[in-house]
Amino acid sequence: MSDPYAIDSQDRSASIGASPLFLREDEIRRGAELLYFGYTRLTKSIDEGLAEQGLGRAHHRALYFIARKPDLTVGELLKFLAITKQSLGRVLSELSSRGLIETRTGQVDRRQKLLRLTSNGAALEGELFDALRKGLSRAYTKAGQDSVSGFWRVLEGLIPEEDLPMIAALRDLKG
Amino acid sequence: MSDPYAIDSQDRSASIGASPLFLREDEIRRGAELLYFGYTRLTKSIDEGLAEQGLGRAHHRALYFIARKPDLTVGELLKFLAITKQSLGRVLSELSSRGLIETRTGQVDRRQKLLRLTSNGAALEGELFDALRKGLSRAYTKAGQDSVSGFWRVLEGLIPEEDLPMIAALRDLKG
DNA sequence: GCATATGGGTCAGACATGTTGACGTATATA
DNA sequence: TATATACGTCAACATGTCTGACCCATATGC
Repeated sequence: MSDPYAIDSQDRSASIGASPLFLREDEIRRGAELLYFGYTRLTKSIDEGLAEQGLGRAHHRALYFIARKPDLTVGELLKFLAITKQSLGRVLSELSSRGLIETRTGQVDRRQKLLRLTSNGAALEGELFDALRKGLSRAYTKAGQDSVSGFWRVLEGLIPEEDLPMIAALRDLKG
Repeated sequence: MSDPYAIDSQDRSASIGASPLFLREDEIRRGAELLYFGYTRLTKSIDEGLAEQGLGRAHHRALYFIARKPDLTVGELLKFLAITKQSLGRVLSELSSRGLIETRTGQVDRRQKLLRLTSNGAALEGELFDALRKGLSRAYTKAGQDSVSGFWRVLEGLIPEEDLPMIAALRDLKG
């Protein structure tokens, strides 16, 4: 019934024809707020699963990308996370000492370290991924496939052009 | 040209008919990644503006909601931010000592403190808001109005039902 | 009017995550 | 051989969050 966020097409049309680079403040604030609340609510369930293990969000991000792209190098992971290697170092050594990840020396470039999840690491990542699946599946299902496409398209537009190839690389050679 | 994230309708159709509560892993990971990168990239420009003032993201969130709903009480703000009052207390006292916000005693309930931006505070919030406007306007314009509606709809679905009224309250009585 | 609940503030101590800066070591590459 | 790169590490620090324990002022129910 009265969905507080139902899209009011009359409202929308007010901005059509206006300068597309200076949209109505309401549309901007609505997007900013939904993004903030949507993101925080989605990560909340993951945080709870992590807290059980005494791990934090930083650990999850590392686990996620290593799961996503096995044999990722430390340098590649640094680009995804956009943090300093000192920060990442702490996270990786914690994950390693807990037996969640393992490293091998690169074949082509022996300076590189290739990161992989252990079976325990994969199990934990899988559990945490279930929280993402639950949240996003619910949202996708409620919104419908057309909305999902729009969701992706807008989010892509938020990412600077120069970063898109990096993200696209996650989808190629996937394991 | 070859947009790495172009929506492949063939790919999409693969999930139609499958259990909607157990969507293909790829769709979930794509959403999670775009949400992560989109959110971090959007906030990056704001963080830079804040760093110039020696403020952090926590300060911006407070400024944002006070701008959005003048005469917000401390308790309401706590609900939006979902942090402890000790954490919020530090943020608010910093903003207050810099002359960015001011408080008044509630009329109906004298225990409450009503929060407002000063003119300096409003100026700063406006500057920071410009970064949001730039990022979101660009994304909205590139994606088109239909995509924006889908973007909103999916994000709404990520938010638990019980939190939606709180968010809707931001849009009523706005100022 | 009194007991209790609520809105708000505060002190102390802790933890997670990030930062800069400076080095060190092993391996690639021109 | 000289230089650049990939990775690691020590130290010091900033920020934002938390828990726990209190306190005061004001509303509210009986």
